[in-house]
Order: sequence, then C-alpha cells, then structure tokens
Amino acid sequence: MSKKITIYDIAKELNITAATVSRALNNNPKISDKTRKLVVETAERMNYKQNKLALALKSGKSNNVGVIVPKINRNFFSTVIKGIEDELYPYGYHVIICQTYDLKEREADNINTLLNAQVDGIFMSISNSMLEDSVIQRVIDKNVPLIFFDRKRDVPGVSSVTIDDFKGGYQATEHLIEQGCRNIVQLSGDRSLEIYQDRLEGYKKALKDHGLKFKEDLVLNCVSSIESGESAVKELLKSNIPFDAIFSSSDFVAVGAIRELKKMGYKIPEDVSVIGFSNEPFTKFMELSVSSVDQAPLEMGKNVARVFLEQVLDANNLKIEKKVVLTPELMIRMSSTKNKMIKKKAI
Amino acid sequence: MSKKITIYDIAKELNITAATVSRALNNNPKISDKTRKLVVETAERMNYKQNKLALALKSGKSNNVGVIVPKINRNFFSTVIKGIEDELYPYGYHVIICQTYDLKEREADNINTLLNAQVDGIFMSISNSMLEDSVIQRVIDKNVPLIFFDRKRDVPGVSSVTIDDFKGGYQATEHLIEQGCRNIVQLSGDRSLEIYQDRLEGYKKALKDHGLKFKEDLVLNCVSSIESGESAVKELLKSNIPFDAIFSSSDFVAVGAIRELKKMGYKIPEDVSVIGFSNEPFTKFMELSVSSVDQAPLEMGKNVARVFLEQVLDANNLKIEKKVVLTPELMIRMSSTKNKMIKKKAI
DNA sequence: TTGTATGCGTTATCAC
DNA sequence: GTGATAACGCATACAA
Repeated sequence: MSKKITIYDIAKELNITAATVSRALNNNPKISDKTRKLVVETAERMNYKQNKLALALKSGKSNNVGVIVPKINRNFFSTVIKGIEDELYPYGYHVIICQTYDLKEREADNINTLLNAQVDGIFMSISNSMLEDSVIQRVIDKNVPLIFFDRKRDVPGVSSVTIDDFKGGYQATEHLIEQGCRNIVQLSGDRSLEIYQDRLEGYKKALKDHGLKFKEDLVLNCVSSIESGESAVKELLKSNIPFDAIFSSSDFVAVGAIRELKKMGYKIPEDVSVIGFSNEPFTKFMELSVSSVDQAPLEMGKNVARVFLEQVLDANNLKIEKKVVLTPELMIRMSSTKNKMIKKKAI
Repeated sequence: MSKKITIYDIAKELNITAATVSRALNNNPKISDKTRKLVVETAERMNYKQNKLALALKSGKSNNVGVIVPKINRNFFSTVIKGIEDELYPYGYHVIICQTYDLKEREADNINTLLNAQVDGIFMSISNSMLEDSVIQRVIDKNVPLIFFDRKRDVPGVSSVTIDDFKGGYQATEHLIEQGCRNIVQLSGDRSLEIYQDRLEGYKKALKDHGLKFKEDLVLNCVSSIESGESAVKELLKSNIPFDAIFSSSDFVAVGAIRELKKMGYKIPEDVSVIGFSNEPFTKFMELSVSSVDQAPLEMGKNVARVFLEQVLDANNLKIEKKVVLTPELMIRMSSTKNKMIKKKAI
C-alpha cells in the first residue's frame, strides 16, 4: 500500500517548505517560475494528489452537494439528478444522493447527515409529510443554499425549480376537450402536494374556459401505480358515471387505466381518450403509445444546478430567492388522438 | 447565520476541555456519568452537530463511497445504486455518484476525484474503453476497496458482483428453441465487453446442446437503442437469411426489432419470437409484453454493498477477493410464447 | 520570493 | 476522570 503523500513529502524532497509547495501548486502569482515548475514536476513524479478533505476542513467548502429524493430508481428523479451532475461536474462538484421513501424521519435525517458532511448545497424534492420547518430552518441558518425542485414548499429565502403544473394540467385537459371529450375524469395524486393540486386546478380552469362544468365525482385519488389505475377505472365503471376521457396525473395510473378499459372491451382512444403525466420512457414505447405531459427532468436538474452556482459563485447573491418555473410540454400520442388530422406531434 | 458550534464551544460553556467533551460524546468509558450527561444535554441544547469533515481528516475515513456508472438515468444503473444506498445507509455511508458516459477520460478522472475525496470504497461498472490498469492500480495501492459490478475486468485482488450472463444467454436461447424456433438470430452488443461475449457464448452453447448449428451470419452487432434494433431487422430481411426468432442482448434493441418486424407485416411471436435482456420496466407494460432476462439490479447493488461491508468491517478480510455471481431470471412474456400451454410465467 | 506559524474540528496519547 | 497537546493535510496572514 503506497503511503499517502502530502505537500510535506514533496517539500522535504525539494528542501523547501510546505507553504511554498502549496503556493506553487495553487498558481500563486508570487512564486518563481523555477520553483513552480520544480514543484509541479516533483508532485507529478511522486504522484501527489490533493486531499480534498483537508481542503474542505480548511476552507469550509466540501465541493459536494446533496440531493434528496424519494427514490432514485424512478426515471424522473434519476434524470433530474443526471441534469444536476452534468451541470456541476465541470465545476468540480460531486453529488451525494439520499433517498427518503417519502418518510419524514428519513428526510430530516438526510438533511442532518448532509449538513454534518458540510455539503455546499442541498437540493430536495420535499415530501408532503410534515417535515418540521425547524429542520429546514437549520439549513437556512447555516447559510447552506437550499433549493427545492418539483415538489416544493414555500419558505422565505429558499429557491425552487418546478414546472408549471397548472399549465400542464390545463394543456392536457384542453387537448382532451379539443378531441371532443366532454366528461373528463381526472385521476389525481395526493392532493396535499402542490403539484397534484396545481394539475387539478389546471384541469378545472380548462373545463371552465371551455364552458364545461366541473364535477367532483369525476375526480379520483390514486397512488402512482398501475394497480391504482386499474382499480380507479373499475370504480368508475361500477359507479356508472359516464366519461369519455381520462387525464391522469401519473403515467403509471394512465397505463393501468388503459389496461383495465381494454379488458372491459373499451376502445382507446375511440371510447375513452387517455393522457398521463411525466412522459415516462415507456409511454412512447407502448404499441398504443400514451400521451403525456413532459416534465423536462433533465432541464429541471440543470436549472437546479445553475441556480445553485449563481448563489455560490456570486457572493452578494447569497440571499436571492429565485423561483424558476419550467414549461411542461404536451406529448400527444395515440392514446388521446381521435382525429388523425389534428395530431400535432408524434412520439 | 448561526455560527458553527464545535466541541470547544460546549467545552467553554461548561468550563471543561474539548477533549472531555469529545470523550463524553463518544461514550468513552472513563468519564463520569455526571459529566457525560451534562455534556450531552448541553450539546443538545446548543444544537451541536459533529463535523464529519474533521472526523474524516482525522480518521482517514470519509464514510462516503463512490459509484461510477456510464449514466445514472438508466433503470438498470439507478436501481443498482438504489440497492447500494439501501444497504449502506444503516451503516452511515453515503453514496457519491459519478457518470462516465463510457468515456475513459471521465472514468480515470472520476476515480482520481473519488480518491482525492478520500472515499472509503469505489464501485464501478467499467467501460470497455481501455482504462489504463495504472489507474486501477492506484486504487488498489491506496488500499481503497474496489468492487466491479455488471461489467467487470479481471484484476487480482478486486472483487466483483455480476450476473451469470452465459446462463442468461443460454436460458433465453433454450426458451426460444423450446418454442420450436430453429433459426435464432442473436443481436449482440459490443463484444469487447465480457457481458456481451458471455451472452453470445451462452447462446452458442444452447444451440449446440440442442443439436442446432451455429451460423455466424445470424449474429449481428448493435448498440443499445431502438433504432439499432430496427436497422438490424432491416438488414436481416434484406439479406434474405431465414430466421424465426431473435435473442437480443438489449431490451431496447428488442423493441426496435419488434417494431420493424410488425411494420413489415410479420406477426410476433407467430412468425418471429423475440426475447430481450435486462428486463427494463417498459418490457412488461407493452401491449405485446416483451420477454426478457432479469439482471436483478437491486440485488446486485445490495451484494456490492455487502461485499464492501465485509471488507471494511473485518480488518483481516481486506485482501479477500470475492466473486459474486447472481443468477439471471427468465421473464417469459408474450413476445416469445407461441404455445400458450407451455407458458411458465406471466406478468 | 520564500519561510514561519496558525487554524480548520476531531480524536488520541500522554500526563496528572 | 480530566486536562494538555499533538496530529490529520492544507492554505494563508504575517515575517523576513
């Protein structure tokens, strides 16, 4: 095992002092070219690598950021993280990932761990469960940039990057209306979360703008799974409430709904038009490709990183609260396109 | 901004020394219960949090591990990472992620960065591009546990966790043979990678064991994409080589192949049976669900973590080279099931 | 231009 | 039982 070599080792080698080595390695202007060259070469030769930990302790910056998400193996979240990683890598930052499973204990725990690890920033998609504001406050007090993405909470001084869920809901609903649908079901998620609330509001507004009445019994709550979509449709069919379209706030639920409808002999999109939300990769692979609303996860991640960099690179910017709202994109596919003529976009 | 409070602050508060505080906080046996209690309470009250960076510098262990993958937003990799995170979280380890995009510069770069960050372990799915052994050697020299997963390279002293790709290839091929197929195409990946080589060898062996002749022109190289699958089929059809089944080493390629075959009027699985590899989530959502070979990514991640923990927790185990080989699971779905009677498994 | 001394926050090794 | 001090590896204010 090769011993860890430090600036002291290379100082000894050259009969100079560690301070000089440090300066030479950091391109400090007041150092002779000769010494610098010598130091750099020797460092190279001895295969010296800077100990980031010592640097971090010294400078108070770890060059690590923490990302907190419910689960990493969800395409949306892993893609957001990819965006963050892509954007921050050139600046030498690394990403530490934490999963919460939407458990508030884990959420608080993760925040504390990241704080102890002296991360330079924390990015999180907050769960609905009541994470105490005090935990969040601690992050703010420590002056660690905190940025919410996707699921945010309104906290003074905290930036956020989200998509316009209201608009997404509006667009999806309007699209279904344009297809001639009049009784549009909305399969919602946990409405204590802003994102689902906003999608529902967008849905309502679109109905209103097009002279359609909002009916409470066309709104059902689901969890984001295929099974949930199947049972929602079962319930709808049993209740005998007429409907000719489904706007689901989850792609998984949409797929489940489609599956159940087909099983019961309904034709998609002729009898029922369906549109999901998230633009999960599988939606476009399906034989009956599923319309959806793209949440631009890669862009979201990149924007999170950019907001962070702004705060970090510009010292006086520290207190700036920035709210970035990305525009969702309607992906119109086969599951909602009754009239081929008005198809705007494929795949 | 609340000042960072250290053990010195709480020492001053209690008119004792930092060393005592440290001992009290670390449950050092030789400390009076009274003092311990006092310290713990004061620490709590002052909201003290241990600075992991200082601890890391002191101890030489960061409690971070690094994971190096080509891209994080691939279900397989994000799920492996999830497995690692799940398993390591209870031990206080955190995961730092790095992406290589299969670029050898990034790969070497990431290794160096992780080494500088003093991670306690490095887990990587190595790319085929020729990452110099010297880089790997540096990790070994530093005594940092290195574990390969999925795509490994045989390096003395390095553990690995993989699936039995040979078996996966064998099973998939045998399944197609059992369906009555006789001219089975194998759409391979980059054959400089062990995993693809092994799947191909499994394919050959299955053919041999069932008295079928291996034909070189039934093997085509693809990159893992839908488009690649489409063009492979185009090429096959153009060449007029008869075939009645496709075993693809990639699910994406399999989907592309199916798409092209259907477009040309072929029926799946009647005319051509198709099976992919990886068990990507979308394979089971498709209307014509796609058979595939599951690579147990979650288990793979968990096993990586366990091998790591063994090496770390047991000091004398440090040099043990462990090769874990997981068993792939055949997921038989509609795309390859000609005879309903022998369908073994549905989703 | 280079050297000296100090601190970042902990823990460990001595003493007492 | 507790205090004093050194050390982890680095960067920097201050001297020279």
